[in-house]
Amino acid sequence: MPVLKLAIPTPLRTLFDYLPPDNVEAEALKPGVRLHVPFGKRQVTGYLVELSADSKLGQSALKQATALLDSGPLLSPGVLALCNWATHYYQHPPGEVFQAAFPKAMRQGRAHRSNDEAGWELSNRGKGLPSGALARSPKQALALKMLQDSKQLGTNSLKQAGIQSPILKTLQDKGLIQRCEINHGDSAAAIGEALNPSAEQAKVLAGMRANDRGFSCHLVEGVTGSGKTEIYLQRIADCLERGDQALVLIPEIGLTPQTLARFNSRFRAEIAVLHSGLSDAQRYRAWEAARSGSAHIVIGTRSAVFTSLARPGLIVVDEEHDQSFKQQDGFRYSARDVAVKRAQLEGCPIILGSATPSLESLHNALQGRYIHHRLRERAGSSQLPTLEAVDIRKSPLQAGFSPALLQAIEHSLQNRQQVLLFLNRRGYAPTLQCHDCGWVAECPACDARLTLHRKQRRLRCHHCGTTRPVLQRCPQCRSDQLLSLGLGTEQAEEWLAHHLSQWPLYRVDSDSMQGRESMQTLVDQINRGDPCILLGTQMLTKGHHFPAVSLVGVIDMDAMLFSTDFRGEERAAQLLTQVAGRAGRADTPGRVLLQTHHPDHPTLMAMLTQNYHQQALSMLERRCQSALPPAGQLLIARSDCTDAEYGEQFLGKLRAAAQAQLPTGITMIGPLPAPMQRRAGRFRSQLLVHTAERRLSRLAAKVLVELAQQQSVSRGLNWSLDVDPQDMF
DNA sequence: TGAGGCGTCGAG
DNA sequence: TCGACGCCTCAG
Repeated sequence: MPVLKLAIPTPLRTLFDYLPPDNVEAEALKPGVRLHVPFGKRQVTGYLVELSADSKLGQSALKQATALLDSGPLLSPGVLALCNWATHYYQHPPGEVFQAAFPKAMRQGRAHRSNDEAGWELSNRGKGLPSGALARSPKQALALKMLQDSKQLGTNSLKQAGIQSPILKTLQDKGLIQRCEINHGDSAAAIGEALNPSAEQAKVLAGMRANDRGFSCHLVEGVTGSGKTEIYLQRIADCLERGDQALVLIPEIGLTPQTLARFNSRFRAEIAVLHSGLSDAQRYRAWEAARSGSAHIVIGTRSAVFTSLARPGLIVVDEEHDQSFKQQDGFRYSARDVAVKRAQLEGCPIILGSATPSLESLHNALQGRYIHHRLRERAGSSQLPTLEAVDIRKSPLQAGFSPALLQAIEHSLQNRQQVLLFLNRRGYAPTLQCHDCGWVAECPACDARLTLHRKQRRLRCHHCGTTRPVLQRCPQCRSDQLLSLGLGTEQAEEWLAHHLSQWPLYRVDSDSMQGRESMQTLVDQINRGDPCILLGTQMLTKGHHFPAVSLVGVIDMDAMLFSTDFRGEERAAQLLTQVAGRAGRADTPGRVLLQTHHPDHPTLMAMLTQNYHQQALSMLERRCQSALPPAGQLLIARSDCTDAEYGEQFLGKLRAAAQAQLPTGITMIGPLPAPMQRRAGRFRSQLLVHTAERRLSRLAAKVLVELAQQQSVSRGLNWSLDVDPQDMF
């Protein structure tokens, strides 16, 4: 009897062996099917990963699976291979990796249903009926008319027209209509007219089409407004013409409506959307549409990279530099990297697109692993904006605004142009301090200050979510002289609303954009082009087009210049280029003003004098000199514990054990407290592992996980391994 | 991770 | 003596 090796939803890093259930044919047991199995005292859903002739436990020690849930694999071969790869690459428990490939209903072991809808069509007798028949039964006549017009109709669409099931039953009894299954899937996608590509775009497209067979990875580095999307659209059209499906990954939910709108205006095709804002039922339908092949295009955020496709033909990762593609907890995968691996496994092309590519992707392109395409010019007549530093030393500031910036703002508004102001700090003020004794409002659970939110009359921790009412008096000295220090979007908004009250003002941050649709409504309103002020956090910088913006003000450039992370400079350059890219997209040339106390800062100088590509090359050179990613590899073993010392001890022992076992060429640093050591009441430490080669990094990951598992650990401690970490915190 | 077993402790 | 609670172990 074959042994089934299953991934079981548990944090254990192993597959579990089971005997097949009774009365199941051997051919039905294919990798990718789900089974119900007893696990401890529970019944759980397991995923068949592989079959084996025997088990090292011996068959007598194995339990028998209770039931086979699916008649065929629900995972495509590509996704099955991808999950296996990710399990090893990220050293993550297979059960949790495989869960990422299924929607909730499937994880819960519910029966698999196709999206085919129950519906009705005319019977032969019904087809022969003369028009105008059944005049005395208007509802029945309407139903017949509708079915004559569209051949097949779902129960739902009939219901929407006011036709309830008794009417259909009557028609069925008369032998005029019959039940049928509506299959949405087999229709081919219709492709609309492509825009006339620019010379640059045409060259890129030709380069891609020359590599059309099998896997190839294309990095499209195109300045903002250069028409990367048109490249995606034309490549997707090529893919749909072959009858294949395209998977498009975007960094965040907020970009779905605009992406969907552009795709819908180009293609008459079924587009499945997958992101965390959907209900479980909506997600299931989208997943099933992708899996069954009925969806031609699948658009989704990070997690969509694990969606099975019946006919994968192209993967697109838009804004590939965006940090949101890296999952920051649990299964810490990078959807961009997983997507590249997936394309390789599926044997299809992948396009990574960005105006500000990550140094990782740029490095791969320069090394010849990716095909590098560049778009240096903006489509149409629009020009890239000019950048200027505004030295605010000794300059009188009003709510953070210098006279120079204010003057520029008013000038733009008076010329009926829009202004975008960037301030990457939510709330009213980041600090509340007592003027008399110096006391500062701190989060009780984190090493962080509480941010004052004045409208909500609360102090909030942006790291753990703790909130408390605003104090009237200092808890230490009872003084009522409490000062709010520093500047957040709420305060800037208040000041602008008061001093530039004649112009509409929109604040865009996660506090003001609570509803799902509010962002899209706002974007539509802004794109009518009337003069207004847009004030917001980085939410404002992600992918949105604001053609009428001619002035961008970065209120606190210094916050971007000083960062502890080695990627700080890269992030700053990306963010600034993206913010600047919002300006001057149409016929008005853009201007970007950067307020700073450090006009001579080398990073700032580089930003003023070089474009992103030049900056990226010199940053890359420095990374190579210090063997930091992408030139070297990083791993972080993290501990998170109620007891700071216990956590560090754990990592210390892990380090000692690993050092004894690992070859040379692997450097370990730490254990050290994480940059914000205490967060949500838990103390975090980390052990940094640096290697020069991929091979060594994978070996180190494997050894560290094995050793960590061997250590006996008390319940209060959680540990995790972060492969290719994005952040040090 | 979730469930069960076991030891300890306080209340009655 | 019972139940609550914390800690440890195990899962195929």
